[in-house]
Amino acid sequence: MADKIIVFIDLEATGLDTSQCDIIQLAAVCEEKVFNKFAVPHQHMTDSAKEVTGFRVRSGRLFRRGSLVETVPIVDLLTSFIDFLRSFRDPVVLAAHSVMRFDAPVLTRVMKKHHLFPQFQEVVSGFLDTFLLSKRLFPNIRGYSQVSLVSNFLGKSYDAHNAEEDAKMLQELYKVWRPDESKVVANTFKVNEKYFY
DNA sequence: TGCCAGGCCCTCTTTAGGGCCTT
Repeated sequence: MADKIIVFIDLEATGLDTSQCDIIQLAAVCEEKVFNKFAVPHQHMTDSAKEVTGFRVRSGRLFRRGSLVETVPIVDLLTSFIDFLRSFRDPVVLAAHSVMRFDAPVLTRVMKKHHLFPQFQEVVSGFLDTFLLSKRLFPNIRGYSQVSLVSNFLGKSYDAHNAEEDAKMLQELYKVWRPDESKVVANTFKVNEKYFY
């Protein structure tokens, strides 16, 4: 585990229902390497997702806080993400905040839907849940949301719910935490489609 | 138009309820 490459990811979606939401933005960060792409969702966004993410779809185009966003078809987003992950020397660990609750089920379902799960499985060895990890590392702090953790450990606020910024902040947090390998392993989970559906 | 999740964890628990965390 110590030599595993960890790629920090975040995704924005049309809602919180992992069984049906669409991906709007997917970002990944590993050191200086950055992946960040957007897709126009086909599902309606929930009101809370609109409010939280700032995304809107008008006339088949994606806007964030009023600005037009460049998008790609969802299949292109997924295949280019797999290509990005394939650029690392070994299968990587994908780390995200509450990854087991949200990002992993969504990614797994959408990859399967587009018949890309076998390729995804080739380049990803596991999921590291930084929410669960932070609770184990710091059992007595007040809140474990990513915004709270960034405020507490990095002393700053940021553009939360922009997936690229979220992924970058998560990488910064991890570098400050320097978690023991045992705790990282305890909060890393295998990639398995049967975990979710 | 109105619909809007769910598994884990904690405790004032276990014959359960509520808050957290992700969008």
